[in-house]
Amino acid sequence: MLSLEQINMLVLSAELGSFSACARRLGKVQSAVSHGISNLELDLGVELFDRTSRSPTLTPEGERLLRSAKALLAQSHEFEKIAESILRHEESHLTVAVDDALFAPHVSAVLAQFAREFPLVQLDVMSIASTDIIDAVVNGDMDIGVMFSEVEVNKKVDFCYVGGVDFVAVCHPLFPLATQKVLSESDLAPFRQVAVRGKQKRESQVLISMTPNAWWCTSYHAVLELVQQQIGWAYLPVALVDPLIKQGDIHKIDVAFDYKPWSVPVDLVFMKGARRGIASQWLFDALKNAFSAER
Amino acid sequence: MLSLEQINMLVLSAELGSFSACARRLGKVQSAVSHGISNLELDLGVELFDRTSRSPTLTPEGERLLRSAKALLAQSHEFEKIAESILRHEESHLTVAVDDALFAPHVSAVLAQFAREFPLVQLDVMSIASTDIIDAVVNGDMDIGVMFSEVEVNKKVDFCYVGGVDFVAVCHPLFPLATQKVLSESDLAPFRQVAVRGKQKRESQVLISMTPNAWWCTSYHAVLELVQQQIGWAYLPVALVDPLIKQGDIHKIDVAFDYKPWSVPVDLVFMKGARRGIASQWLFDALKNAFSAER
DNA sequence: GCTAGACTATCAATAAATATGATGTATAAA
DNA sequence: TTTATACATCATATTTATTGATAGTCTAGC
Repeated sequence: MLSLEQINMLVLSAELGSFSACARRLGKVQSAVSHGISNLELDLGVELFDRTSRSPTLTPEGERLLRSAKALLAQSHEFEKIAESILRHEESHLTVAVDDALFAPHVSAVLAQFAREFPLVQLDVMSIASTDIIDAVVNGDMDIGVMFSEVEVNKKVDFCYVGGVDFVAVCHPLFPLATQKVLSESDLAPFRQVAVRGKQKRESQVLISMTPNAWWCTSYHAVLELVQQQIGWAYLPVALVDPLIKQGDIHKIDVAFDYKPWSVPVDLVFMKGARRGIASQWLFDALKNAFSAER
Repeated sequence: MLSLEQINMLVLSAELGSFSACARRLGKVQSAVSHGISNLELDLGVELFDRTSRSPTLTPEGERLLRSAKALLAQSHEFEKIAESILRHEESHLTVAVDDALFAPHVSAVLAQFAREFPLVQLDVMSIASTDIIDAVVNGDMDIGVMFSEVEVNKKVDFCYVGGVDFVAVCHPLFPLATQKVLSESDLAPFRQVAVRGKQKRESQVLISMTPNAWWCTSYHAVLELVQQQIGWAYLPVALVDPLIKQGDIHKIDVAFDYKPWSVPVDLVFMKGARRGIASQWLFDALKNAFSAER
């Protein structure tokens, strides 16, 4: 069975064009490399270096094997890096659920930084409705969730309030509601509201009016599509609709709220008592900071 | 530096679920494997197997490393296979030029068999006009060429006659020539002939009529396209146009030939005196047989 | 053409890693 | 309980790798 030490000697010697230089680099004596290479040649039955000149140069056969040798070394470094990653208590993969309304640039920036910090940790990023996130975390399908606060607190998960996201009521510029100036919330009732709820068919308590006539989507982007088709009005996060309002593609409904909050609180959720690795810890802190900085 | 022997022990033990079985398979004693695995664990700092039960099972960490270990072993086998391939004097890559009119199923079948016989030899298959093939072989750009015979023999290459390919004169069913029954060759002259010649702008001596009005392509498929556009008539290989003639998309012109050959001789060419490896040798013989069997 | 410097191959001695076989202990099946 | 099989450990034996010294070779500069 061939030895990686010898493969390393092959690659380094080829790179440096000298057995002695290779030996110096490896902290060994020259004869060790000379021996190593010639043993490798004996094992393979292939002459790797041409030693007629002062500095050994690869034979065409050596050249051909060099490519494969480099790949082999790269693979072995990968293996060792995985072992180191395990030693650092990094998870092998992490699943994060982010409500799609919260998937703003400051969140994806955190993910980009995560990729740099933990290159060996696979990340599953799921975009599901807030109301479904808690169940996913309880089931163990998700490690971390970023979601809008639920009023009824599930006892099996831990919460961490990280900030609020502003919502506005919007409709299409040609939608009947667009003509009136300032509305009371009851004025919205006759019109169809488009809102979000998950597969569980549970709606968020904070984001629904008393409208009897409602359509439901599992994603805020889908809601926005329906609003643009003049199917109804909706509460949508400012970050999502602000550019469209400025362009005049979407109309912001000025509602005189008396009790409904403009700012919807956002929680990070994670399973109670779950042993978290350092990648999970890092991501948790980074997401927390991202939302705090956003305010 | 980690040892492939130990990696092999990891993979085999995980597969068999037993150190003893692994030892038997490797022709070693049980304690060797026991030592090997525990040394690997010590080197990596990671516990790979859970030994509480009778048969050792991988820990989650071991599971994660196992995938990488398998890839590492695969890479090392690849390396050894390349060495063996070199020992068998197989070339690392081979370039073959085949005139596109000769690229029939019996040739591609040979290439498929070549792929099975020499999985490590890269093959460059080029489709260039016959008149350009010799120059490519002389330059050393090609190892083997399959081409229509040239009358003037280049002295720097070796030839091997392998058989003939039948050509027919064809045109579009609505082309003026299609109406007449049997033509003498001089009847073709007033009409535009579409023929093949390479970048060298040398035409093949065997496949050109005295037509003063001619268009040129570097590929027979291109010629066929032009014929289908009623741009002219052409001599084309039977294998290429036979299905189209049967469908009625192309009309076969019956010409009363007096001296022009119906069957154009095909040569295999290769550089004179070039040291040929066994892959080249094999391919040469296989192509030769393919054309002989075709007759 | 000669010499100094740097390179590689080879060799024998030695250090280190690896394999062995015996032994003890745990586990699952009879 | 007994038996067979499995793993860990240990001291020993063997193989393998490493070392330092030596001799031969190539290149550049004089």
